[in-house]
Amino acid sequence: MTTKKVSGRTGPRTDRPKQVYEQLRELIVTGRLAPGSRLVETDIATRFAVSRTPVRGALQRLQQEGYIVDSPSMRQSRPTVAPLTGEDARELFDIVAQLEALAAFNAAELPAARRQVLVRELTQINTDFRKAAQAPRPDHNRLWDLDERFHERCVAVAGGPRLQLLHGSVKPQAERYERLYVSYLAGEIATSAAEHEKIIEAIGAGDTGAAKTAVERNWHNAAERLGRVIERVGDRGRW
Amino acid sequence: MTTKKVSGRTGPRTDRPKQVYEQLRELIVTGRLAPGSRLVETDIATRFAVSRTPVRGALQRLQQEGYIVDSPSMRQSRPTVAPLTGEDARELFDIVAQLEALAAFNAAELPAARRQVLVRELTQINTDFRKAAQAPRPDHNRLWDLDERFHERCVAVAGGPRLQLLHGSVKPQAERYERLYVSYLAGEIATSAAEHEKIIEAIGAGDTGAAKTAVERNWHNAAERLGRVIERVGDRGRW
DNA sequence: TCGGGGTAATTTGTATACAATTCTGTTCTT
DNA sequence: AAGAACAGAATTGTATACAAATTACCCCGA
Repeated sequence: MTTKKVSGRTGPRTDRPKQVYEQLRELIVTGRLAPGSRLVETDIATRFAVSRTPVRGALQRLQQEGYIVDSPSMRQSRPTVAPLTGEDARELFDIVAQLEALAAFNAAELPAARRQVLVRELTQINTDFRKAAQAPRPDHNRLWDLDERFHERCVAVAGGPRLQLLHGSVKPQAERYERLYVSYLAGEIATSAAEHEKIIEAIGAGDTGAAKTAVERNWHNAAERLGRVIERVGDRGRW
Repeated sequence: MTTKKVSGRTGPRTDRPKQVYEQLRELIVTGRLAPGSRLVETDIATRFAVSRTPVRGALQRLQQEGYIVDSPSMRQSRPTVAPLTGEDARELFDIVAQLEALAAFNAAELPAARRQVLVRELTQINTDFRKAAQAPRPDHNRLWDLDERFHERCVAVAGGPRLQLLHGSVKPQAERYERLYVSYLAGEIATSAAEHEKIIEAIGAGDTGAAKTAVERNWHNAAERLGRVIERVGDRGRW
């Protein structure tokens, strides 16, 4: 497998590990890299036309964040794309719930002026969310995107650097499940929008406890809905 | 800086990045690598008698977990040991609180038999904790260790793989603060022990909500205590 | 046909060479 | 004397060579 490149050609310094990371993550989240797939450093390296060094960095990060596991199942202790299971989904959602609940708590503690700005933003997003859901043939991508934005805002406004970092690395993994099953969940959008309104209300009122529990409930319900769907459809990445 | 080693000497396959990671983390947590210190790959490499490759892996992990930051302050955008500030301490403690609260919630949901085992373990630890605190000259290391064990057990017993991973990477960072200020906090051990008892009680009774809030309160109070001390003593790593 | 054992091919870990970049200190100009 | 500009040193990013380990394959014997 000898490439024809001139030896030693070191390109410009655009953060390559990050690029590789993002592209691989995209492939995993969208499912084009199926759960259970083996990830081979040299293959990825040639595919992206870089050496193994930046690939290694990307893989390490993906592994630390949980997209990749050292398959402990049978043979093959090599890195593989993490499987999707109902159990994992519930744990993941619970964790995201806790992180965003903390953000909501902090949001409700903000000075009133900034709270009002946030409330207006969230209201706008949630209105769009409702409208998009009532369309004759709802656009799933758009629905997911609006829901994402709703939760994202809280963390961005009220979270410190650590919380944002953590949320940024955990939340996209929930996306793996959400994207897979969003088509099944379309019917329950109204419920979700109502839950969002409760959150907005609590933040607007500065009621920290209520904001926290409202977010927790929203995610917990989502986990329940998703869990039911997964059980009906069957796990992916197990066989 | 040419080492005298024979070129290409590739030693046995003991997980070297992990070893380097652990040793560096230890140095940071104990403060022997002061906040703000620059970390130079080649220096570390020669210090541990390995090449830059495993060092690079260790540094990347440390950075992702938050022990190291790309100092954006003035000059020097290179990786430095993360500073210790009151604000960061509060955010960190809040996050740990949320994670352990989730673990406690799950613990309270376990079947009664396993719950009882856990309750017995925790009671034992907390008793030792109280005893150690009442000694004439309390051993701070031992106190910290027992508190650590208490929280550790819940997560180990009731946490799924994701929660354990996350907790394992976040919690040790709180240790940086705890170790620094444990001597100032010795007086409030009794309060902490009482809070632990509340947690044990709730888990024993299977009261999920109470378990959750009890853990949250324990950590929140700890953050408060610590915050006050930091304000009194002054931040470290800022100047 | 099935299983064991050994060899070849794959793949990852480590070291190292080199390139690109950043940092430091000095000199030159005004 | 202050600041700009440059030369050299230091440091990180990337590629690559080689070694160790793992996996795959094939052949042989029961």
